[in-house]
Amino acid sequence: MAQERALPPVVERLWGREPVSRRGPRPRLDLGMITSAAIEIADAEGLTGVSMASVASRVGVAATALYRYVGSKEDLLTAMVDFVVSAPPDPAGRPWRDYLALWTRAQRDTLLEHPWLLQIARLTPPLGPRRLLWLDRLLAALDGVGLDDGEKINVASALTGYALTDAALVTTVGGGEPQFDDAGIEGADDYGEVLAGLLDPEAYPALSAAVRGGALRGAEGWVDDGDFRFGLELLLDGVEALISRRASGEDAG
Amino acid sequence: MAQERALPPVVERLWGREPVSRRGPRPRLDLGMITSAAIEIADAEGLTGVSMASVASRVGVAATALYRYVGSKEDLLTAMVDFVVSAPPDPAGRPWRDYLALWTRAQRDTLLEHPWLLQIARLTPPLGPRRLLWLDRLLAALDGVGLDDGEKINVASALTGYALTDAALVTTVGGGEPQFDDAGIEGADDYGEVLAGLLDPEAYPALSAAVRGGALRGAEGWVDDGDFRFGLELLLDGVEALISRRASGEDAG
DNA sequence: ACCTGAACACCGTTCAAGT
DNA sequence: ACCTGAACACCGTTCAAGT
Repeated sequence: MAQERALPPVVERLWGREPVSRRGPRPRLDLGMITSAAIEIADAEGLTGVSMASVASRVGVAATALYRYVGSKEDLLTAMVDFVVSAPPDPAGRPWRDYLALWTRAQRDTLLEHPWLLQIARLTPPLGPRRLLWLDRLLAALDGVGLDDGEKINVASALTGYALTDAALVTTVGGGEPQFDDAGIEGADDYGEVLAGLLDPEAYPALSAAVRGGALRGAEGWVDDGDFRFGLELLLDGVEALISRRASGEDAG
Repeated sequence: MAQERALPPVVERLWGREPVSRRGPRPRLDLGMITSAAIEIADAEGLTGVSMASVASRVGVAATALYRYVGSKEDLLTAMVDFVVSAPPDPAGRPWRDYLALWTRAQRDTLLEHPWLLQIARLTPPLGPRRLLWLDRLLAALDGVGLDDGEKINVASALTGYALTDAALVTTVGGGEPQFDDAGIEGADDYGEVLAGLLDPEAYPALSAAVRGGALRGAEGWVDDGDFRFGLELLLDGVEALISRRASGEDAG
């Protein structure tokens, strides 16, 4: 079933289907080499260091040669996102709630290890083999709990989105990573102070009170691991509520 | 209190503090004019249409003149994010759960109206007056439910993240917006078909089954308003669970 | 068929010079 | 003091020419 569709060439290559070239010299590269080089540059210098020229020179080729393998820089970024993802944790034998927590935390950790991922705009549904493996494992972990497939996929979206949000927060406000620095702000401490100076208590009554109460002081307000767990448990409680509603025989909404 | 800190000039301008120039000709522009022009271009042509040159020509000035008002293009993008945000809904008299739903949906709608927002990488904590107003109202809506300020802020993060995730999904997979098109995929239907062709059922057992079961067919799988509500209720159930735990006198975790 | 090198049309940003 | 215009160092991408 499912008539074979014409896929964009990068996606084909992502799945290991490099075209078999019959005539002419053998290719010197493949998508993996190019993408790995790009990832190494991004890890070392950030996404700004990644240009067609810099990637090409790292793999020892002229910039224009890359277009034999990648249709555009966009394509290259797409490939980077899939390649940088490692294997998902094994759900076998784990209660669904434990696995979902593990899964989400692992996603967040990947984002923190490669902060440039947060800058690659496209939060597209996965098409690459590695990202899709994560989705597969999450579905497997939710097998038999009484949700339908669409619901499980929605759960996956919500958890992925949360991992993204939290990672973005940590890399900007927290951690000393120099993302927020060019705004002249170095951490949660500063952030609270800046806000305190800016806010008119009449226009921003609730927020002013929170800031003056120290809600953003130190690691408490926005950035530590406890905060991550907080939001995660929020979501998991929601999932649990849904599951028990389904178990008690209620209709889908 | 809170010693006045040196803020980056854009942020100062965001708060309406244009520098009072004593000598020389009066400035012909202000941050608002420049930012509005940039927003109009982005709405019409997408973020790729926004260059210092295009913005400058729209306000009738040489490209280099913009640097009197904005330190860099980055700054301009930051200003765009704040300026594009409208006033938050009024929480007065609404139950917290209704307001949170309204607030999150309104955030999502803003993102859908200005899809280029999703491409502006930085998911930074808000520093501009408009985005901070949204935070203020959410805190107000949660007044008296028994959460502390840090928890309320965490709730805001989770909801904002969810709005972002959902909006990204809708603009890519759904709606006919041409984001996903250059991957050759036009909607949820196609997405399911493509996946069906790609997946090896042995390597992706759960996902293959879901796809073949039609979980991604039509609007059901990933993209409609029901899906948005689904995730939202998930989160709100989580918040409600937390609130009732607090109400029954449990300690903070 | 792969790869190169020259070339094109653009970027963001600087700086000296005008008013 | 604001704004301009020339200039700089880069981009991503094309295409004809080499092998």
